[in-house]
Amino acid sequence: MAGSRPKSGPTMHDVAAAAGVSQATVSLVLNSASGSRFSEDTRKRVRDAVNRLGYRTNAHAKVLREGVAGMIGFIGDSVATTPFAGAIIEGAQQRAWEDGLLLLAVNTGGDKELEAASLDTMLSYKVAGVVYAAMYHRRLEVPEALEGVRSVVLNSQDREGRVPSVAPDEGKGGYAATSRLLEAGHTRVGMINIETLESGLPAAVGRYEGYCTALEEAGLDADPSLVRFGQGGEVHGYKYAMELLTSSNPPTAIFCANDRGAWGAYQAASDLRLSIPRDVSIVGFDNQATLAPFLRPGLTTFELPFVAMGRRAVELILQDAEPDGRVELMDCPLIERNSVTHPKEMP
Amino acid sequence: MAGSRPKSGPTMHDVAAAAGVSQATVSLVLNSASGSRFSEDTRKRVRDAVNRLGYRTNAHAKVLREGVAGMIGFIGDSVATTPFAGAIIEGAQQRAWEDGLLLLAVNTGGDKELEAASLDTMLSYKVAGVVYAAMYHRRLEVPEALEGVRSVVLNSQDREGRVPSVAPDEGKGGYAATSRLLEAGHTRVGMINIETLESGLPAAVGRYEGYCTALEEAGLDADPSLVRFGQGGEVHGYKYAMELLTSSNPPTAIFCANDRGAWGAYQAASDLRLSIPRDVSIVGFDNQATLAPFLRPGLTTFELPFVAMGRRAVELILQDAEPDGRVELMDCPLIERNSVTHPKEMP
DNA sequence: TACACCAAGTTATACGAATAACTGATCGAA
DNA sequence: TTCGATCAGTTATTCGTATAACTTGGTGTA
Repeated sequence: MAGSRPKSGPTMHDVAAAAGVSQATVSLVLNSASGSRFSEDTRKRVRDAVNRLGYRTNAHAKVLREGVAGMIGFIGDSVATTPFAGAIIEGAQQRAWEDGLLLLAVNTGGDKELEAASLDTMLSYKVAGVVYAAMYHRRLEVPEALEGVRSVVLNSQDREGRVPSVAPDEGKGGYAATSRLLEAGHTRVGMINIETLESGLPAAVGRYEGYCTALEEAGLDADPSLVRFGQGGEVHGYKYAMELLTSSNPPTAIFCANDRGAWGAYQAASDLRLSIPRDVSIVGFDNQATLAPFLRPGLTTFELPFVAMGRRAVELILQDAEPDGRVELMDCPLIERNSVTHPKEMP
Repeated sequence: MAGSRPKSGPTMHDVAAAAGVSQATVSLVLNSASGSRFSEDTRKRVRDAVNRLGYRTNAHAKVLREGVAGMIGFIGDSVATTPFAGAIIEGAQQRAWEDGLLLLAVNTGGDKELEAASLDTMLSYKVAGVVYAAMYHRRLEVPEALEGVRSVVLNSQDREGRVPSVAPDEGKGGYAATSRLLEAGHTRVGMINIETLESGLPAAVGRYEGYCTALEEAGLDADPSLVRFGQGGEVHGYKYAMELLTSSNPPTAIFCANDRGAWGAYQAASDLRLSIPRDVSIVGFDNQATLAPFLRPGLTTFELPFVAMGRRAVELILQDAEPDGRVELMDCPLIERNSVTHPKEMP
């Protein structure tokens, strides 16, 4: 149902009149900080009137007096659309609501003009801060208008290092993924990456570095013939896995830097009549909700901590301390399923 | 970077002082409706001062005077989280922004208390209306506070029929899906549904009714042995497809009421060494972004019009006419891929 | 008896922008 | 010359809330 257009509801003055007191009394009673100095009788009359009239405070009047609104701006390039990262907005909203704040959300789809315009509107609403979220982990330039506003870059890093950022710890993730395979007893561990190192993509670079570090710590030489760089997606995952598994000295385990690549590897293994994990162990990355749990066998992978990152970003906005422009990296937890076991030669 | 806390920026008075005019002049020049009556010189001085000071209008003051805010409330049970329907929020936001409005968004996760509280906060911000979105198509009860507010139920229907609703046209979708198979020449068309009819789930009931209507119009008797009701998901899809395809008189085509069920059917076909679409044609429903395009062969399916529905819901809120409590059903477009062809016996 | 002090309120004002109503000055026409 | 119209602005008020500062009547106490 819809009400007639500008029926803006009862105000404090209406409540005051109904309760037979002044508007100030109503205000003081409701924001009961110092409301205790009124008689029980008066307080009751005020509260009754509030209920009877269905009074609801006008947030705009309040903000006008107090300067800051109970809202946080959320700008995402595509974050609500990608199946992937809807969780990021969920985490942000959860945390915001714990402090009674709402999210003023916009998806720009990468449109810089829309971005600037909506940021402008947000600022004119005096948001308490702005979360600037990216669909995937990269280094980006923040809009100029963010300077001088409390803001946090989410799932990416400010190229200039001026705005604090929250992002997944790709290095640690790659390290943990590789370690999981090494601990299972594998010594020939391949990697299928999602991008070249030249791309500078933190996800690709970080996960690869973690892979190398883990091998190194285990006293193994990184064998370049076991590593493939290219594009994400199951088509390339298939192609690279085929190459690796049909080589003269194939790996017994593969770390795929994303789940879709892992899916391609599953198809390759299937075509080669190799069983996962008996013949090849696979570890993925991303824990893609619509994919990883449904593969047979379930894919052991690492989760991008979207909810936690969303929460943390809002937390940085809410905290009193002046933030520095540091990047905060968050752990990617292991999601254990059934795609990893010992190599065949092992007991 | 973050500014010191309550630095609320320059006001119109500051601009007026800087330009050597009165506050009213600034207001009139900026909202240039009747601003033309000022001299070019004055207008230039005002605009220069605005730029120099970085003035941005205070939206709250504006709303306070004008009564309605440039925001639309968006309440979803899980809509931003489900990979499925993030598009719904995208469509709503797109349409809202075309009128310069922002979305005040909350995901309740089904928590009625959070729902009530956030709705309350939204109303205190004088939103122009509220979109109440559900994760899946069902009949639901809207919160009481929505009465007397301009509101629309999205991707579901108000059980009481008082709030206007926007939902996918399941019946038409089921009809079109079945027709697609009939037109290809199939006469034994099976269906794997996502729920029992007793569930009353509009998606299950509607798609089944569409299936029946299409058969009827084609002069075919609905053969109950070709239909399975149960739960969605690939596990049940697999099981039911197995049953259908190994029966004495198997269907040559199956309409799976969702894509995950279709995935299960793919696996069953694969296990039975049946080729899709040569041996069995499959039509899905939902066009699940992370699944349908990646199946081999690509799954021919129907798209839930999330973006269009989101847009339409906001449009209903923005329109001047008093809305009736009608349900508006929107078409599910066919997404043609490669899982349908003629039955074997045909030329 | 005079004074301080408290309880239980009220009055007045500010927040920032929009706008109706007003003021002076200038110009044209009767 | 005088009235009217037009131009180029200004003044004053309003929206709804929060709060500092004030009022008023009653108590306690020295």
